[in-house]
Amino acid sequence: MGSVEPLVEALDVAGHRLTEPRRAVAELIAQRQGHFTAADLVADARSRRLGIGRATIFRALELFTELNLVERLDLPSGDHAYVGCMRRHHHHVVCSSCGRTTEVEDHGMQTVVSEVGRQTGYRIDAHRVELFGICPSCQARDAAGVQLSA
Amino acid sequence: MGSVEPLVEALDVAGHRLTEPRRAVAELIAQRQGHFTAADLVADARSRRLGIGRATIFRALELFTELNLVERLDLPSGDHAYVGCMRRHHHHVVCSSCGRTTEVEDHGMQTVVSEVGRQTGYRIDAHRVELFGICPSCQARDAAGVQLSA
DNA sequence: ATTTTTGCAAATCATTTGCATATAT
DNA sequence: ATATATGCAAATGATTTGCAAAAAT
Repeated sequence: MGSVEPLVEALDVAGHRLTEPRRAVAELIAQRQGHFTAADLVADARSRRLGIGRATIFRALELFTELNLVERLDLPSGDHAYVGCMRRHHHHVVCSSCGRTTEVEDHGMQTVVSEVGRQTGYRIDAHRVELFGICPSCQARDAAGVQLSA
Repeated sequence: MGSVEPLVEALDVAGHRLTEPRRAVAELIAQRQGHFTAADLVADARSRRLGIGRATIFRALELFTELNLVERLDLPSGDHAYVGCMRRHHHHVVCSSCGRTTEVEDHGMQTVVSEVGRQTGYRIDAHRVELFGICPSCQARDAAGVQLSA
Protein backbone atom coordinates (compact mmCIF):
# COMPACT_ATOMS: atom_id res chain seq x y z
CA MET A 1 0.00 0.00 0.00
CA GLY A 2 2.97 2.31 0.28
CA SER A 3 1.42 4.47 2.96
CA VAL A 4 -1.54 4.22 5.20
CA GLU A 5 -3.57 7.28 4.24
CA PRO A 6 -5.56 5.62 1.47
CA LEU A 7 -6.83 3.23 4.07
CA VAL A 8 -8.51 5.89 6.11
CA GLU A 9 -10.46 7.18 3.20
CA ALA A 10 -11.27 3.80 1.73
CA LEU A 11 -12.68 2.52 4.97
CA ASP A 12 -14.65 5.65 5.47
CA VAL A 13 -16.13 5.70 2.00
CA ALA A 14 -17.23 2.10 2.33
CA GLY A 15 -18.65 2.69 5.76
CA HIS A 16 -16.19 0.59 7.73
CA ARG A 17 -14.70 1.59 11.03
CA LEU A 18 -11.15 2.74 11.32
CA THR A 19 -9.86 0.56 14.09
CA GLU A 20 -6.49 0.25 15.69
CA PRO A 21 -5.95 -3.34 14.51
CA ARG A 22 -6.80 -2.42 10.94
CA ARG A 23 -4.41 0.48 11.00
CA ALA A 24 -1.74 -1.78 12.43
CA VAL A 25 -2.23 -4.39 9.72
CA ALA A 26 -2.04 -1.66 7.10
CA GLU A 27 1.23 -0.54 8.60
CA LEU A 28 2.66 -4.04 8.52
CA ILE A 29 1.71 -4.26 4.89
CA ALA A 30 3.20 -0.87 4.09
CA GLN A 31 6.49 -1.98 5.58
CA ARG A 32 6.67 -5.08 3.45
CA GLN A 33 8.64 -5.44 0.28
CA GLY A 34 7.16 -7.48 -2.50
CA HIS A 35 4.51 -10.01 -1.83
CA PHE A 36 3.63 -11.56 1.48
CA THR A 37 1.31 -14.18 2.84
CA ALA A 38 -1.22 -13.97 5.60
CA ALA A 39 1.14 -16.07 7.65
CA ASP A 40 3.89 -13.49 7.14
CA LEU A 41 1.72 -10.82 8.66
CA VAL A 42 0.70 -13.05 11.52
CA ALA A 43 4.38 -13.61 12.24
CA ASP A 44 5.15 -9.88 11.95
CA ALA A 45 2.37 -9.04 14.35
CA ARG A 46 3.52 -11.62 16.83
CA SER A 47 7.16 -10.63 16.68
CA ARG A 48 6.29 -6.99 17.26
CA ARG A 49 4.01 -7.99 20.05
CA LEU A 50 1.06 -6.09 18.65
CA GLY A 51 -1.68 -8.06 20.29
CA ILE A 52 -3.43 -8.76 17.01
CA GLY A 53 -5.14 -12.07 16.51
CA ARG A 54 -4.80 -14.32 13.53
CA ALA A 55 -8.45 -13.99 12.65
CA THR A 56 -8.23 -10.22 12.64
CA ILE A 57 -5.43 -10.34 10.13
CA PHE A 58 -7.36 -12.62 7.84
CA ARG A 59 -10.40 -10.42 8.17
CA ALA A 60 -8.41 -7.30 7.44
CA LEU A 61 -6.87 -8.86 4.35
CA GLU A 62 -10.27 -9.85 3.11
CA LEU A 63 -11.61 -6.37 3.64
CA PHE A 64 -8.59 -4.67 2.09
CA THR A 65 -8.86 -6.93 -0.92
CA GLU A 66 -12.47 -6.01 -1.31
CA LEU A 67 -11.54 -2.35 -1.11
CA ASN A 68 -8.74 -2.84 -3.64
CA LEU A 69 -6.09 -1.75 -1.23
CA VAL A 70 -4.43 -5.05 -1.68
CA GLU A 71 -4.45 -7.63 -4.40
CA ARG A 72 -4.44 -11.32 -3.95
CA LEU A 73 -1.98 -13.33 -6.01
CA ASP A 74 -1.68 -17.02 -6.55
CA LEU A 75 1.93 -17.94 -6.91
CA PRO A 76 2.99 -20.77 -9.18
CA SER A 77 3.86 -22.66 -6.00
CA GLY A 78 0.19 -22.58 -5.13
CA ASP A 79 0.67 -20.27 -2.18
CA HIS A 80 -1.71 -17.41 -1.71
CA ALA A 81 0.06 -14.13 -1.46
CA TYR A 82 -0.90 -10.49 -1.40
CA VAL A 83 0.61 -7.28 -2.67
CA GLY A 84 -0.29 -3.77 -1.70
CA CYS A 85 -1.59 -1.59 -4.49
CA MET A 86 -3.53 1.57 -4.72
CA ARG A 87 -4.52 2.13 -8.25
CA ARG A 88 -7.39 0.93 -10.38
CA HIS A 89 -6.82 -1.79 -12.93
CA HIS A 90 -3.34 -3.07 -13.38
CA HIS A 91 -1.26 -6.20 -13.13
CA HIS A 92 1.88 -7.28 -11.41
CA VAL A 93 5.14 -8.77 -12.45
CA VAL A 94 6.51 -10.87 -9.65
CA CYS A 95 10.19 -11.64 -9.23
CA SER A 96 10.61 -15.35 -8.67
CA SER A 97 13.91 -14.74 -6.99
CA CYS A 98 13.31 -11.96 -4.46
CA GLY A 99 9.53 -11.70 -4.48
CA ARG A 100 9.53 -8.05 -5.42
CA THR A 101 6.53 -6.96 -7.46
CA THR A 102 6.23 -4.22 -10.02
CA GLU A 103 2.98 -2.85 -11.29
CA VAL A 104 2.38 -2.66 -14.99
CA GLU A 105 -0.27 -0.99 -16.99
CA ASP A 106 -2.82 -2.83 -18.97
CA HIS A 107 -0.60 -2.80 -22.03
CA GLY A 108 -2.53 -4.39 -24.80
CA MET A 109 -4.29 -6.77 -22.44
CA GLN A 110 -7.58 -5.11 -23.17
CA THR A 111 -7.07 -5.95 -26.79
CA VAL A 112 -6.14 -9.53 -26.07
CA VAL A 113 -9.19 -9.90 -23.87
CA SER A 114 -11.63 -8.60 -26.40
CA GLU A 115 -10.01 -10.66 -29.10
CA VAL A 116 -10.51 -13.79 -27.04
CA GLY A 117 -14.05 -12.76 -26.30
CA ARG A 118 -14.83 -12.41 -29.95
CA GLN A 119 -13.24 -15.72 -30.82
CA THR A 120 -14.87 -17.77 -28.12
CA GLY A 121 -18.18 -16.00 -27.82
CA TYR A 122 -17.70 -15.62 -24.10
CA ARG A 123 -18.77 -12.40 -22.47
CA ILE A 124 -15.57 -11.87 -20.53
CA ASP A 125 -15.99 -9.90 -17.38
CA ALA A 126 -12.85 -10.55 -15.40
CA HIS A 127 -9.30 -11.46 -16.03
CA ARG A 128 -6.28 -12.10 -13.99
CA VAL A 129 -2.82 -11.89 -15.35
CA GLU A 130 0.24 -12.81 -13.42
CA LEU A 131 3.70 -12.53 -14.85
CA PHE A 132 6.71 -14.11 -13.24
CA GLY A 133 10.35 -13.52 -13.94
CA ILE A 134 13.60 -12.14 -12.63
CA CYS A 135 13.77 -8.48 -11.74
CA PRO A 136 16.62 -6.25 -12.92
CA SER A 137 18.49 -6.26 -9.64
CA CYS A 138 18.33 -10.01 -9.25
CA GLN A 139 19.59 -10.32 -12.81
CA ALA A 140 22.51 -8.09 -11.89
CA ARG A 141 23.22 -10.03 -8.75
CA ASP A 142 23.05 -13.31 -10.63
CA ALA A 143 25.46 -12.02 -13.24
CA ALA A 144 27.88 -10.92 -10.52
CA GLY A 145 27.53 -14.30 -8.85
CA VAL A 146 28.46 -16.04 -12.04
CA GLN A 147 31.60 -13.97 -12.32
CA LEU A 148 32.59 -14.69 -8.74
CA SER A 149 32.04 -18.38 -9.05
CA ALA A 150 33.74 -18.59 -12.43
CA MET B 1 -7.40 -34.55 -21.09
CA GLY B 2 -10.02 -35.63 -23.55
CA SER B 3 -8.68 -39.13 -23.83
CA VAL B 4 -6.25 -41.24 -21.96
CA GLU B 5 -3.66 -42.12 -24.56
CA PRO B 6 -1.43 -39.11 -24.04
CA LEU B 7 -1.03 -40.29 -20.50
CA VAL B 8 0.63 -43.51 -21.46
CA GLU B 9 3.26 -41.83 -23.48
CA ALA B 10 3.83 -38.96 -21.12
CA LEU B 11 4.39 -41.25 -18.17
CA ASP B 12 6.70 -43.40 -20.18
CA VAL B 13 8.78 -40.55 -21.53
CA ALA B 14 9.27 -39.16 -18.08
CA GLY B 15 10.09 -42.53 -16.65
CA HIS B 16 7.04 -42.98 -14.46
CA ARG B 17 5.13 -46.19 -14.09
CA LEU B 18 1.81 -46.68 -15.72
CA THR B 19 -0.30 -47.89 -12.86
CA GLU B 20 -3.94 -48.80 -12.59
CA PRO B 21 -4.77 -45.96 -10.18
CA ARG B 22 -3.15 -43.40 -12.46
CA ARG B 23 -5.05 -44.66 -15.41
CA ALA B 24 -8.25 -44.54 -13.41
CA VAL B 25 -7.66 -40.96 -12.33
CA ALA B 26 -6.95 -40.02 -15.94
CA GLU B 27 -10.26 -41.56 -16.90
CA LEU B 28 -12.14 -39.64 -14.25
CA ILE B 29 -10.56 -36.48 -15.56
CA ALA B 30 -11.37 -37.32 -19.16
CA GLN B 31 -15.00 -37.75 -18.23
CA ARG B 32 -15.23 -34.36 -16.60
CA GLN B 33 -16.64 -31.26 -18.18
CA GLY B 34 -14.99 -27.98 -17.41
CA HIS B 35 -12.88 -27.56 -14.34
CA PHE B 36 -12.85 -29.73 -11.30
CA THR B 37 -11.22 -29.81 -7.91
CA ALA B 38 -9.21 -32.53 -6.26
CA ALA B 39 -12.21 -33.06 -4.00
CA ASP B 40 -14.42 -33.64 -7.05
CA LEU B 41 -12.20 -36.48 -8.16
CA VAL B 42 -12.07 -37.93 -4.70
CA ALA B 43 -15.86 -37.95 -4.67
CA ASP B 44 -16.03 -39.46 -8.16
CA ALA B 45 -13.63 -42.21 -7.18
CA ARG B 46 -15.56 -42.96 -4.06
CA SER B 47 -18.95 -43.01 -5.75
CA ARG B 48 -17.68 -45.39 -8.41
CA ARG B 49 -16.11 -47.49 -5.76
CA LEU B 50 -12.73 -47.52 -7.42
CA GLY B 51 -10.63 -48.20 -4.39
CA ILE B 52 -8.44 -45.18 -4.92
CA GLY B 53 -7.17 -43.27 -1.95
CA ARG B 54 -7.27 -39.54 -1.49
CA ALA B 55 -3.51 -39.28 -1.39
CA THR B 56 -3.18 -41.12 -4.66
CA ILE B 57 -5.45 -38.64 -6.34
CA PHE B 58 -3.49 -35.70 -5.05
CA ARG B 59 -0.29 -37.36 -6.11
CA ALA B 60 -1.64 -38.10 -9.57
CA LEU B 61 -2.79 -34.52 -10.01
CA GLU B 62 0.59 -33.27 -9.00
CA LEU B 63 2.29 -35.58 -11.45
CA PHE B 64 -0.09 -34.82 -14.29
CA THR B 65 0.38 -31.12 -13.71
CA GLU B 66 4.10 -31.56 -13.91
CA LEU B 67 3.70 -33.48 -17.15
CA ASN B 68 1.38 -30.80 -18.51
CA LEU B 69 -1.50 -33.19 -18.91
CA VAL B 70 -3.51 -31.00 -16.64
CA GLU B 71 -3.36 -27.37 -15.71
CA ARG B 72 -3.97 -25.93 -12.34
CA LEU B 73 -6.24 -22.92 -12.09
CA ASP B 74 -6.88 -20.59 -9.24
CA LEU B 75 -10.45 -19.47 -9.36
CA PRO B 76 -11.39 -16.00 -8.19
CA SER B 77 -13.12 -17.71 -5.26
CA GLY B 78 -9.72 -18.88 -4.15
CA ASP B 79 -10.46 -22.52 -4.87
CA HIS B 80 -7.87 -24.59 -6.64
CA ALA B 81 -9.19 -26.26 -9.71
CA TYR B 82 -7.76 -28.20 -12.59
CA VAL B 83 -8.56 -28.57 -16.25
CA GLY B 84 -7.37 -31.25 -18.58
CA CYS B 85 -5.30 -30.08 -21.50
CA MET B 86 -3.02 -31.71 -23.95
CA ARG B 87 -1.39 -29.03 -25.95
CA ARG B 88 1.59 -26.85 -25.35
CA HIS B 89 1.13 -23.25 -24.38
CA HIS B 90 -2.35 -21.91 -24.19
CA HIS B 91 -4.79 -20.31 -21.78
CA HIS B 92 -8.32 -20.92 -20.64
CA VAL B 93 -11.48 -18.94 -20.49
CA VAL B 94 -13.58 -20.16 -17.64
CA CYS B 95 -17.34 -19.74 -17.50
CA SER B 96 -18.30 -18.31 -14.13
CA SER B 97 -21.74 -19.73 -14.50
CA CYS B 98 -21.30 -23.35 -15.56
CA GLY B 99 -17.59 -23.91 -15.06
CA ARG B 100 -16.98 -24.90 -18.65
CA THR B 101 -13.56 -23.98 -19.95
CA THR B 102 -12.46 -23.17 -23.46
CA GLU B 103 -8.90 -23.10 -24.61
CA VAL B 104 -7.62 -20.08 -26.40
CA GLU B 105 -4.45 -19.47 -28.30
CA ASP B 106 -1.81 -17.12 -27.17
CA HIS B 107 -3.41 -14.28 -29.06
CA GLY B 108 -1.19 -11.29 -28.63
CA MET B 109 -0.18 -12.33 -25.15
CA GLN B 110 3.38 -12.89 -26.32
CA THR B 111 3.46 -9.30 -27.40
CA VAL B 112 2.03 -8.04 -24.15
CA VAL B 113 4.53 -10.09 -22.23
CA SER B 114 7.55 -8.85 -24.09
CA GLU B 115 6.27 -5.31 -23.89
CA VAL B 116 6.00 -5.59 -20.14
CA GLY B 117 9.44 -7.14 -19.99
CA ARG B 118 10.94 -4.25 -21.88
CA GLN B 119 9.21 -1.69 -19.72
CA THR B 120 10.05 -3.16 -16.39
CA GLY B 121 13.43 -4.69 -17.14
CA TYR B 122 12.26 -8.04 -15.82
CA ARG B 123 13.34 -11.17 -17.62
CA ILE B 124 9.91 -12.73 -17.77
CA ASP B 125 9.91 -16.47 -17.88
CA ALA B 126 6.41 -17.49 -16.95
CA HIS B 127 2.96 -16.10 -17.14
CA ARG B 128 -0.44 -17.20 -16.19
CA VAL B 129 -3.54 -15.73 -17.68
CA GLU B 130 -7.00 -16.61 -16.53
CA LEU B 131 -10.06 -15.14 -18.14
CA PHE B 132 -13.48 -15.41 -16.59
CA GLY B 133 -16.83 -14.71 -18.13
CA ILE B 134 -20.08 -16.19 -19.32
CA CYS B 135 -19.99 -18.76 -22.08
CA PRO B 136 -22.28 -18.53 -25.09
CA SER B 137 -24.72 -21.15 -23.90
CA CYS B 138 -25.10 -19.66 -20.47
CA GLN B 139 -25.68 -16.29 -22.11
CA ALA B 140 -28.44 -17.85 -24.16
CA ARG B 141 -29.95 -19.51 -21.13
CA ASP B 142 -29.78 -16.26 -19.18
CA ALA B 143 -31.48 -14.39 -21.98
CA ALA B 144 -34.23 -17.00 -22.09
CA GLY B 145 -34.58 -16.74 -18.34
CA VAL B 146 -35.06 -13.03 -18.55
CA GLN B 147 -37.83 -13.44 -21.07
CA LEU B 148 -39.58 -16.03 -18.97
CA SER B 149 -39.38 -13.99 -15.83
CA ALA B 150 -40.38 -10.75 -17.56
C1' DA C 1 14.93 -58.67 -7.30
C1' DT C 2 14.45 -53.96 -6.92
C1' DT C 3 12.31 -49.65 -7.09
C1' DT C 4 8.20 -47.19 -7.45
C1' DT C 5 3.44 -46.61 -5.99
C1' DT C 6 -0.37 -47.29 -3.18
C1' DG C 7 -3.80 -46.89 0.65
C1' DC C 8 -4.55 -45.78 5.03
C1' DA C 9 -4.55 -43.06 9.00
C1' DA C 10 -2.47 -39.50 11.26
C1' DA C 11 -0.26 -35.06 10.89
C1' DT C 12 0.02 -30.50 9.20
C1' DC C 13 -1.34 -26.09 7.48
C1' DA C 14 -4.22 -22.45 6.15
C1' DT C 15 -8.42 -20.35 6.88
C1' DT C 16 -12.93 -19.73 9.17
C1' DT C 17 -16.28 -19.49 12.87
C1' DG C 18 -18.84 -18.89 17.45
C1' DC C 19 -19.13 -16.06 20.96
C1' DA C 20 -18.34 -12.96 24.86
C1' DT C 21 -15.91 -8.65 25.28
C1' DA C 22 -14.12 -4.27 23.72
C1' DT C 23 -14.34 -0.27 20.60
C1' DA C 24 -15.76 3.16 17.16
C1' DT C 25 -19.36 5.71 15.90
C1' DA D 1 -26.38 3.70 23.15
C1' DT D 2 -25.67 0.60 19.46
C1' DA D 3 -23.69 -1.59 15.84
C1' DT D 4 -19.30 -3.21 14.44
C1' DA D 5 -14.99 -5.30 15.20
C1' DT D 6 -11.80 -8.04 18.07
C1' DG D 7 -9.41 -12.00 20.24
C1' DC D 8 -9.44 -16.37 21.50
C1' DA D 9 -9.87 -21.09 20.99
C1' DA D 10 -12.10 -24.56 18.63
C1' DA D 11 -13.75 -26.20 14.11
C1' DT D 12 -13.15 -26.99 9.40
C1' DG D 13 -11.10 -28.21 5.08
C1' DA D 14 -7.55 -29.05 2.11
C1' DT D 15 -3.29 -31.14 1.34
C1' DT D 16 0.75 -33.86 2.89
C1' DT D 17 3.34 -37.48 5.11
C1' DG D 18 5.03 -41.97 7.26
C1' DC D 19 4.97 -46.48 6.48
C1' DA D 20 4.06 -51.30 5.52
C1' DA D 21 1.99 -53.78 1.79
C1' DA D 22 1.23 -54.22 -3.33
C1' DA D 23 2.41 -53.62 -8.09
C1' DA D 24 5.40 -52.46 -11.95
C1' DT D 25 9.66 -52.80 -14.05
